[in-house]
Amino acid sequence: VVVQLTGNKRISERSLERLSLYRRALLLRTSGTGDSVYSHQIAAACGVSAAQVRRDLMAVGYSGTPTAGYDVARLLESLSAFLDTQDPTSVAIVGVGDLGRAVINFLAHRRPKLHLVAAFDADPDKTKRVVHGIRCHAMADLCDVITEHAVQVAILAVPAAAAQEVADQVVACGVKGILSFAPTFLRLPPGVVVERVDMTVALEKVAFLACKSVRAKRTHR
Amino acid sequence: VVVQLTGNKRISERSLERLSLYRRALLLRTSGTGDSVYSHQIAAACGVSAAQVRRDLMAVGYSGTPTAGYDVARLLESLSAFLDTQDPTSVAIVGVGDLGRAVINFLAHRRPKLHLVAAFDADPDKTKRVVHGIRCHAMADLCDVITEHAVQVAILAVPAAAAQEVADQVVACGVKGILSFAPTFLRLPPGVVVERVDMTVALEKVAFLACKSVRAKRTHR
DNA sequence: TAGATTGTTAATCGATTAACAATC
DNA sequence: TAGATTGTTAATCGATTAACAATC
Repeated sequence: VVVQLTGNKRISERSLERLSLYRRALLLRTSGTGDSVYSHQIAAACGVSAAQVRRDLMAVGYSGTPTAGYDVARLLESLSAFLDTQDPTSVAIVGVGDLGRAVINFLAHRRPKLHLVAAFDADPDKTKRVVHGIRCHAMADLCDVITEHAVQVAILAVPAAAAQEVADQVVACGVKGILSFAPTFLRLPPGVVVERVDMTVALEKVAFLACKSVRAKRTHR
Repeated sequence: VVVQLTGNKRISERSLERLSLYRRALLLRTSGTGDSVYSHQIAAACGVSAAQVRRDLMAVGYSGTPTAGYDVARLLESLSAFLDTQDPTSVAIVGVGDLGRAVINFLAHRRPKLHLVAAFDADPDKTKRVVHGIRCHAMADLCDVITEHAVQVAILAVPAAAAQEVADQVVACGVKGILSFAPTFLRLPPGVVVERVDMTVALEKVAFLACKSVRAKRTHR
């Protein structure tokens, strides 16, 4: 749950996600030059407490000033310096079905340091085509393309039945991180980071909270 | 972070998500009759500790037996009795783009107590059509259809720019829970449960952990 | 100066882990 | 019985909150 960084610094995975959220919220702001923002403004936008925002922001190394708050532009710089890797990270996606296309549309040409460089699909009809500017390759070319572009992170948008096999393949090609949308549990060697996005779990959670909310209350917030 | 249930019982949102995961893992098992499972088996599948599985399962009210472990069938029953609502919950989805179709395909005819009953889209070309067995309606019919089917949970698969407006609409029609894929922050009245699925944040997290893993280590697990 | 926000510390709170007696 | 797993309690640990001095 806790990630150890260099220099004996630590950060929780939760804080990490919140920092991404803060950046997203700041980017959504239509800010002019010299614009500044207060912790409670970020807090309101992201649904957390102001104290937590301040505490999280302390980790990134940019200090605000009392009364004036945080300079938006400089805070964004610091957030990016913290969150982004030094060199651009290459990302590939496997599976160009409905979900795959949605993800490609979502990510194509988005973050400067996160490059979606290639897509793969087993269906011959989909290969050799370009989806939202991303070229779709055949599975046979997986390792070549991944190696060529030095892909470090792979997104799995394949059926559950194929997920484990694809995961094994991309890891064998040198991928260090996997974002999986497949409703399965992947078994991977240590050192490979796996993050699951499980919409069924998310939906069940909403349904539970919404339907039991008549007799249930959140104690916090 | 903590949900108060009836009878002075409490459960954390984290535990709730894990219970969904456990059920998912059990359903994926190809189990015979009278099959049983140990806490450490569930733990290994879901990537948590065995002690935590036991602690979580205690909340659902079904006890295992030493040596024999948990009876899969009865555990699944208890999990469903806990997680599912008494009456089937009706779910609607707004937005039938790539993402919307992927979600529909994911959820159609899946959980017995979670019924995806309708889809909506602003594009006239998409309305009046049937996607994976789900009828797509025009936005003008939103309230009528939601009221007719007593929809309690809405899934938002619309562009960020439209998310807030759509959210306001479905809430006005009586929806109590929202699962949003839109990269925006929704402002909704208290009492409405909102869950965001943010693939950008998830991807940034994976990229961060994967790329810094050379000099970073997770302290737990 | 007064007011508001900041970084920081102390206090609280909850969640996870570890240990263990009970049970099949 | 011996072995293994269970439910439960105690101990640890981390995260969140509350409070406050410092600062513009």
